[in-house]
Amino acid sequence: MVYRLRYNHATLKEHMVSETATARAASSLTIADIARELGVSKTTVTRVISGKGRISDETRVRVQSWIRRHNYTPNTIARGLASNRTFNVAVVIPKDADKGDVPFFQNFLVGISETIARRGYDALLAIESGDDISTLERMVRNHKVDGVLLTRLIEDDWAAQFLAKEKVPFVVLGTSADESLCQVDSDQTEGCCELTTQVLEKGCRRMVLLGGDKRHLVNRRRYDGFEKAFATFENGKLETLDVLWNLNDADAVNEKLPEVMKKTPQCLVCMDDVICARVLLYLKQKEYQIPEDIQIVSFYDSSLLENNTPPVTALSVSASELSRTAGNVLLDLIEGKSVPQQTKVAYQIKVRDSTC
Amino acid sequence: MVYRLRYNHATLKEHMVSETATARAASSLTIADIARELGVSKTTVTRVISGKGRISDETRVRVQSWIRRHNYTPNTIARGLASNRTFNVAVVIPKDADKGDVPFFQNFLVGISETIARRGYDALLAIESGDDISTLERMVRNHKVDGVLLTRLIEDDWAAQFLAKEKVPFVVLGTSADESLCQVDSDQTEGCCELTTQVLEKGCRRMVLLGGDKRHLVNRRRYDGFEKAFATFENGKLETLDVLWNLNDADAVNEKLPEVMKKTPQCLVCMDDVICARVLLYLKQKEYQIPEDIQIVSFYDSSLLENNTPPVTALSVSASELSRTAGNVLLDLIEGKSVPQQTKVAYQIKVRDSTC
DNA sequence: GTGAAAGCGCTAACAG
DNA sequence: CTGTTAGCGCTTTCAC
Repeated sequence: MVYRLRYNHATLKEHMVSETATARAASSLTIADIARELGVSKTTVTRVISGKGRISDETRVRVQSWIRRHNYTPNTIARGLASNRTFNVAVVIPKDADKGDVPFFQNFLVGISETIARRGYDALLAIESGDDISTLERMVRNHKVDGVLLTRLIEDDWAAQFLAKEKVPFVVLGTSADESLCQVDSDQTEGCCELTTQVLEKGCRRMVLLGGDKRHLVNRRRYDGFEKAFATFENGKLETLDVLWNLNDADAVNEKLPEVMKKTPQCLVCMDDVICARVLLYLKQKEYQIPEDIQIVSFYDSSLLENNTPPVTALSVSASELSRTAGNVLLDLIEGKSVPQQTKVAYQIKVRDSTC
Repeated sequence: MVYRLRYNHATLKEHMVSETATARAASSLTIADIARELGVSKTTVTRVISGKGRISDETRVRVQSWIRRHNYTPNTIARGLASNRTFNVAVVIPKDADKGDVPFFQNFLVGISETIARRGYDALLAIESGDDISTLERMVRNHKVDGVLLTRLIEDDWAAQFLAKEKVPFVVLGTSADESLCQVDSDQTEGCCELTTQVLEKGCRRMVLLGGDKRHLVNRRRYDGFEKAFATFENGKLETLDVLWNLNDADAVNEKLPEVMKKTPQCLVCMDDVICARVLLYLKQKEYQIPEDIQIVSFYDSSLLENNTPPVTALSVSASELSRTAGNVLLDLIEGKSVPQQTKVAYQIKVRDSTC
């Protein structure tokens, strides 16, 4: 009784259009209705709606006012079928976000949602874990999206490969080794250089860089920034105390850190929040006082560091700004505008209590 | 050159179908292709895909195997246009979630996304703030969703009214005063009764209930549960020490709590996490020790309480279970199955260190 | 059991 | 500047 909506609509429609001159739900008015009522053709109506093509001011106003009065809204589905678009984008986020990243994703979703809404698009959520990209695959195969935004904080090569193969426009968040991808990120090298320089200027000289997987481009970029700071500061007289790579788990941190601390560094520089969290744990266990005994900064921010006691000075990138930029780049790409291969968004240095 | 995709497809298609016998991208195969290749009609193909109608086993197998080999997937948009469905649901979440609720929404989104994916639907994100429901309105008016899930943790009467008017199926999370809405929630009264009873059984007698806005049905339900526990425990010999309402802001808490504490309660029972967080703050300022000086429990859990020192005993409802249930109820509603007006999901009592 | 045909609501040649 | 026409890919009568 209820589910054959279409027929109900058809029945209702005649009454609606003729009986009520003013606005109402109107969820099933069509351009045919408008055309008939106004004695013009459907094409004309389409033209005023899309704004393309030439029409007389008079006709345009007549149609527009009818539309407004009757509260007509186009049927996206039909529009999509005819023009092969959906006005949807998929937003892929990891299922098992690190604890510190949850607020990031929350802000990210808000930002992306607003940005694309402003341009008439909506976001379909694809939450994927690991190498399972079944939701995304279904969305793409079913023609439900015009493009995809990968929040590559997971290993998403599968997704990227798949999308490339299917020729679906997509942009990735972050710094990926694959130069051919359209990426949005902050300038890691510059940011890290600036943060490091700032620490140097405060008088800190004996610094150790604690790094993750060397194969990740983003880590190499961060390393570059760190070295660049030393290379340019006071004409490159200073040297870094030490650089450690591959601190990929708690064991690695616990094993390596004692040696590091023997060198009496003044500041530990962590490549990301996860490493930093582990380092903080170690320091707490050994009862080091931050920042009195040792200062600490991170090249990647997250709520983990923000809410630590003491809060950790970090290089930060705003989720909202990132999402705004990424959203616009993606839509430009979808709409065939030319977009830069790499878009940089501003970074911020959050000076907190872990440094003097 | 690029944007007239349709023609490219048409050109490509012939090659694809005839030249390659095995699977490939196939993003633009249609039932017409299948029908032509197999020498049957489009209707027949539709029948085997939808499973409706009678077809010979032979034909069915033939079609199915072709589909599998060629990796065909139906075009949801076209399906939608023809059958007036989108296989999308809108998930409305508040823009400015309380800090403690962010992890809840994260889990909620994961759950809802999985649940509906299993049934072939996707989730469109509508992030709304306050009384601005423009994204939702656009989605509905543009026929982009078949139904809506309201995570009513905000004042969403606007949304509910709008959806009712537009006759869009929707379910709300939580306990709403409007009995006509389809709601999913835990049994507040029972849960609160059980938690209260548990505290009584531990030997706590002098309890104060600290409540929020009395006009909210959910608060009245919680009150009922609290009173019910006292009424049934040891034949109702005990009485509650005190019940406070309308602790809607920090000022109210700071003003009322001193009197409350003079009555030397053994346990403070907070109606929700926000009130509880304020109470905790007050107690910390006054240097009360929890649970030594005063025990504390909450009728609503959140990460605020879970991560407090000490963690607070609370009545909890799992975001994943809630979302799973809500998702299925919504899809049942959409698909015309009969659903209960109110669906209850299990609650859990999380005993933590704020009680003995 | 199967097929032909008529749409769903909109877009976009092409012709006036 | 406007209308005619032919689809987009799928569903659904209705007839065989």
